[in-house]
Amino acid sequence: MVETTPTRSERARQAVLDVTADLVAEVGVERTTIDEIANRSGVAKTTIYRHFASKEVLVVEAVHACTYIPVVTDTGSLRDDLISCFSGTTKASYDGRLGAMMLSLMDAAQRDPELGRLVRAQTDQRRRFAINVIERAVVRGDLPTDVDVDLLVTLLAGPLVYTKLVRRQRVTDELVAAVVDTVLARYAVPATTD
Amino acid sequence: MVETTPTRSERARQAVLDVTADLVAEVGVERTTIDEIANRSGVAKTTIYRHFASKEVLVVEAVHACTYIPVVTDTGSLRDDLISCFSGTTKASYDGRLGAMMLSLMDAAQRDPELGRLVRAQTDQRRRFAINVIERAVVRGDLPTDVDVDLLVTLLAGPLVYTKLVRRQRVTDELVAAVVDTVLARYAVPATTD
DNA sequence: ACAGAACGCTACGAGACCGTATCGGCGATA
DNA sequence: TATCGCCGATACGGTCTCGTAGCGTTCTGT
Repeated sequence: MVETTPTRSERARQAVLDVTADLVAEVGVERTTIDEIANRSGVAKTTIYRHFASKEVLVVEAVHACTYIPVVTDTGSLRDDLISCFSGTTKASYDGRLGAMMLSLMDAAQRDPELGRLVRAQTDQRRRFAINVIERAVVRGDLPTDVDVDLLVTLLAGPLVYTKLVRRQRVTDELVAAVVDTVLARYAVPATTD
Repeated sequence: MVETTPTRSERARQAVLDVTADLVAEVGVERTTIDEIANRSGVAKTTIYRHFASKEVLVVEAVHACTYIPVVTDTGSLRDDLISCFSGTTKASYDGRLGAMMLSLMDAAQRDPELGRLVRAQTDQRRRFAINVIERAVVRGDLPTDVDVDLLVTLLAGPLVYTKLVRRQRVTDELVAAVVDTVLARYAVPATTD
């Protein structure tokens, strides 16, 4: 990576984005105000508006910068790869800032088309990692070729997201393993009949 | 039920609660304003404050009145009872007003203790219906006695809630059946070994 | 060192919202 | 029909927030 020394402008911009993400995580999208961002970041409100056209644009960009990209393993074991994928994504996505802002973000996304696209893109991206793991297993013959991949991902991700967002409980490694094992039990490959 | 003729006061109160629920469903908790409630309901803002101490109290009471109580079946078939339970709860809870307000409600519940209790109570209540169905199956011997009921409910409800709230897709009867069948396949009773 | 760009500070207008005060009118009850 | 309680309409003070203007200061590149 060629890291150029950040200019004054870039430093201010970055500080604003960072504080904005903090605030969204703390108080939600709606209660995040430009004045508070200015106070916390030390960047003058005037300067914030020199960088971002409106509060909405700023929030979208700040959230966009929080995107988490999981490390994907390829051990040859569907179970291990799934556990790795979901436990990594769940932990990184829901324990930190991103986790704290998820509910507020999804709510705001119902009314702000730009945020809607962003949330959908992040959801799709996370699903894609699981889909890749599953498709590799199909190629290996560890899963039947006619498996409903979309449904499978929903069966795996659903209980974890539900536990975190609705029940507000920690997503433990034990839960991830239990979910993966339960779902895989149904999709166990039928002793290669051809 | 002894239905007394509603007084003028009771009619106003009910109109306010109803419009409040509508507004929360439409624009969320944060953007719901007393002025708009007054406009839509035809009840003067002054009168609203004569009935409810603050906006928060009003919202809590309005949401409380939206609680849905599912009709529980007892067919003797675990699969059928689960499908009935979840498809009923999901449809009634997430298709109408209650569904539209869920995200905003859960977000607001993060900061308002009263709303937090309310959301938790509703979640627990819905889970309880599923738990009852499962425990009846255990008594019948359709499920092993050491089954983790809590995990089981999460495995069933999770994918449905996730589909609705995160993916913003309709929860079809096919999905409910697929989820129930997949999860039950794992918990199939081991051919009565004693 | 010196221009020009970028920033910080203060102040401001406009609008939204909360919650209250005041007063006139309608409605149930004797 | 007289009375008392509840409601509706209007107006208001206070607060918060957005987004902008003006102006002096600081940084950056040459």
